[in-house]
Amino acid sequence: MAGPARRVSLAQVASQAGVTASVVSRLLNGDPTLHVRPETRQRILATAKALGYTPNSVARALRLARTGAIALIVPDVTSPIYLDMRRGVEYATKRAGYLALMGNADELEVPEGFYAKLVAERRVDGVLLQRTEYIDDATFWRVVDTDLPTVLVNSRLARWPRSVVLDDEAGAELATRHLIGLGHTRIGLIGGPPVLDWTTRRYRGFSRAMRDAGLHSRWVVTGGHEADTGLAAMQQLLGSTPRPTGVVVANILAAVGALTAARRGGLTVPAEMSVIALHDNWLAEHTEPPLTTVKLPLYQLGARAVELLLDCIGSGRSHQEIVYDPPPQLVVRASTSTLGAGPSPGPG
Amino acid sequence: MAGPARRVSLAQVASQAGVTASVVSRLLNGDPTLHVRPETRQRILATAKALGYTPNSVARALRLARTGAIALIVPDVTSPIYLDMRRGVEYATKRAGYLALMGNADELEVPEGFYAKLVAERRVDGVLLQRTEYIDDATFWRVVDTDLPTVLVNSRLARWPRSVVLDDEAGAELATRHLIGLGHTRIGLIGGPPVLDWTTRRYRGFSRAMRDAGLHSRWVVTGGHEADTGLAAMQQLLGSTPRPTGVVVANILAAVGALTAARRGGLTVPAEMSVIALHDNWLAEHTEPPLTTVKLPLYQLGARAVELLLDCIGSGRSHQEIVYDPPPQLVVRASTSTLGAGPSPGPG
DNA sequence: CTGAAAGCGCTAACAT
DNA sequence: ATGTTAGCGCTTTCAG
Repeated sequence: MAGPARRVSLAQVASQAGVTASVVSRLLNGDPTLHVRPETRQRILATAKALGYTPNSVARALRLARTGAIALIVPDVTSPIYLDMRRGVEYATKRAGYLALMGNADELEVPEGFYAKLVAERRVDGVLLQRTEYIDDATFWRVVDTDLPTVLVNSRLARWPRSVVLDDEAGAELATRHLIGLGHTRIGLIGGPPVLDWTTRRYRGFSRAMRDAGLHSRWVVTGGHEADTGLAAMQQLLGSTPRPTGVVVANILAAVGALTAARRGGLTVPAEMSVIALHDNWLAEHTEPPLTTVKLPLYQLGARAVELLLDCIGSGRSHQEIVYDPPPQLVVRASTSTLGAGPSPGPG
Repeated sequence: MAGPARRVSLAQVASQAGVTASVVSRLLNGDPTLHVRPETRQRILATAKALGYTPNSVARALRLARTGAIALIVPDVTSPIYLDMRRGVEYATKRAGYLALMGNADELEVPEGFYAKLVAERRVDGVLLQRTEYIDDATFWRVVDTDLPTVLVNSRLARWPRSVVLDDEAGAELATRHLIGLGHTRIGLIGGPPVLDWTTRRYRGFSRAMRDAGLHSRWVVTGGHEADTGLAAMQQLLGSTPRPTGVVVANILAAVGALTAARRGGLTVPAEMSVIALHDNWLAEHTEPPLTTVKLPLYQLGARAVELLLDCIGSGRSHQEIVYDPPPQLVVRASTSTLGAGPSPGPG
């Protein structure tokens, strides 16, 4: 219990089984060119099991020059938004026999930070990285290790060879059409920070729906990944005259803040102000009123990103990809309705 | 950009500087028994810098038989509750030159799961582990690697030598006294799962406050770490007659669910039902009404746990510790009041 | 069918 | 004041 573990090595298994480490290694790794007598095979497997042998990943990593681990770096790991994405990543890494480490992108530029240590010490074979608004393109290029296979998730960067993103445009369009269908004409958008690429895509989806309906896209303000940003953004919208009667919020946490702002401003949601958010999770059930959302395939995004990364680690291939499947899905709860009415029973 | 990185080794630095790897290693690691001419020292440092040398952590780990990393395993990494604890852990690990990996405790018993792979492959030198309600004592002993230094955080286990917990009793007592001070006499507790040790401690704090006030501790039900559990628990309380007029919730996410239940039950918080939660975070500002909470020193818990673990890795020492500092702190928002009144302006 | 040997990059004891 | 050497545990040619 105390002190470092006494672990069993390949050599011990080998000597116990009366063979050499070489055979055991090749057997356990399923070397197809290896031919052993069935009895020896059994003996080796039995003793390996009996001794509880597990390969030492460190020695393995040194020899193979690969660690068998990748990292997932997102703006804030404790954000409920990343629950589904993390699940997708874990599923795909597990399937490939890899290990996924998680960390925060908030200190990408700090030399002692998680990301920097991880890549400098080569503790992973590759990285899934979601950009934050706090680091501009130039800083990003300077700070990110371009020698390590890196797939941008849910974000892109000009001239970056590998990325996988959501169909943000379709998601924002669906959300906007929901409000339009309910009869709203003054519709606002709490979008993302200008430096992020999904901001543009979601804006495009929003404004396409608006244009198609012959509506004007004013009431567009900037939000972010946290509730506070949505609160401030909504306050800004409430200050405009005339103010919108419905708002599309690009991120569910920002939407939580937007609801708070509406409440503080004395507005009833949805009777006086409809709110619909992109991304769906358990939190949406517990807001007041429960949030109508558009669910995007974050699980699939995570899983696909891992596949791209592992493919890249293996072959060096580049990819740009959008996850279209499953398509954005409307989840109607109680934060949207026609003006003056209670919660809508379904999409308009 | 494509393919694995071409990295510079100690040997390359050495030959470039006209010395051997041994000297470079000892110099860079600050070996006090090493004596080098100032000029050689400068030359070595200069070439190391010029070549951009970073030690290969894998080779280092193999040689030293320590990885320089620890793991933090909590019930759900994406839970906002762990934000502060994670910060504390990161601060302390960074300070010690260690790296902290984060993972979920939900699949502790799955052989291909994060925890199992991590410890079986010895990718970390030690583990900070928070128990979940889903694994009983026997399973825990079977599943957890007792050869690896492991500190239980925010949880304990009979005969487990190392743990650090919060002053749960004082926290629950403070919360309960707040409601008592507001004049409530029928006070409920949404506690934790029976298998977890903090459940007992928080119950003790609750019942002590109740006893001191001459009140009876009925209305005690079981909640958990998620909003859903708090929702179900509150529904249970609402079904009892007479029902409580105030509830202490042992976990802020459960409290979010409890608020939802009250709302669905048609009750106004706090006029008809006061709610106070243990743990404080950004979410409390955004519930309706904003949650009154008791803030516990989760940051300090995380930091202290790391110190204990590193001490244990170094020396094998055992510890049981409670983090008393800073003491539980009442954060009054709007979910508590005297019966029939609006939000209370301060503690009673 | 199986063994011997080299080497991944690093450190630490021991030589010089 | 610096060099030599051995070895951490594993994989992988190359020999037998």
